[in-house]
Amino acid sequence: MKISAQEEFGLRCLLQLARADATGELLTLAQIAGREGISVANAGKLMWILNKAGLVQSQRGIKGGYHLARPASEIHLNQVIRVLDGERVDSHCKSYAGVLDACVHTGDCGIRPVIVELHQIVDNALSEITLSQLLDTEANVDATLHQIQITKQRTEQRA
Amino acid sequence: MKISAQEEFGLRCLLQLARADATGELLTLAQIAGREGISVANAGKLMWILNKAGLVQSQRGIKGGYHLARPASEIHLNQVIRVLDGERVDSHCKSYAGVLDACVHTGDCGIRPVIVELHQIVDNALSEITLSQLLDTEANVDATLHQIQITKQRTEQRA
DNA sequence: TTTAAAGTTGACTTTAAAGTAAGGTTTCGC
DNA sequence: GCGAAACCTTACTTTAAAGTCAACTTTAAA
Repeated sequence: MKISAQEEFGLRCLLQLARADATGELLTLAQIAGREGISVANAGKLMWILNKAGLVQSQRGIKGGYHLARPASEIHLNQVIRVLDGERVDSHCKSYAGVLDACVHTGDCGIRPVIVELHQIVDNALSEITLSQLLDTEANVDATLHQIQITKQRTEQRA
Repeated sequence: MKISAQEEFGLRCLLQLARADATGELLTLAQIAGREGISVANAGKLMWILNKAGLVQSQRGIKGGYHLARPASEIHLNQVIRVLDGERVDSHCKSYAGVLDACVHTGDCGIRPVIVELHQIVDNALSEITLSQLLDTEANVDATLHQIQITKQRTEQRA
């Protein structure tokens, strides 16, 4: 139940675009990849997925790049995660029918609704968060870290 | 952000034990594996993990088997998932320090708190659910499916 | 005390995800 | 138009997780 590498870096790239969105500038693959510490090829793959899903828009040719398809405040995390996850698999249980009487449909079983419910809980939690909210959180964390740095420096000065 | 095979089948095995807990009987690896449609070796691996984590207890020797270490109502899903997940990785971002000024600690970066927050949201949601609650949900689903079967039969009888 | 049932452990094989690479296509500036 | 910049697409390689196998250890009953 942990976040996958594709989900994490895809989300990071979207946050890059969300920051750039304020100034209206486009970001190229090289810029995105460089800032995230991943290869241009990998960034291209992620952006292709996000583009196909309609979360970002691309401008081809020289002076091209990527930008968000919608305002950051209208992009919810459950949409992002669902897109980057590929096809959502509700259960790993295959051909379970017949083992228990509770199984009434081929490839289905009584426990599967439980798994589905878990995914819905996660989905609901993620649907409450937007990209712009993440940017706010990030800003607060940065301020906190900066404060820690200052406190640390003062402590060292006293010593 | 999907459930892994190990998490799903580990949870399934725990539910088996939770059902057996009512009658006080022990379940052998062969029984658990057979009911879940997985190999005995795989079931043994899962139960070893759960045993090491203190969620189940084993009785060795002839007439042996497994049972829950605590009542099903006291086992929360976040504990189960955390155990079956192995070491929780908060972020896939390695050696990110230096790429952005926001990185103040080795191997840490400004976006990581966002990932941590996501995991906490999931963890909180899972901590609200116990094994016994899942059994209740399952019973309701079974009843619903049974009702559908009856309705279907009546419809067929009319035709 | 012997024996068989049952759990334990580590090595091996398989499989799916992640990342990489290369060529193709589109667009803008000159 | 011509070329360079930038995105698009498919195929390949690498790597980590999952599952399997086989030998070992422990336990309890006869």
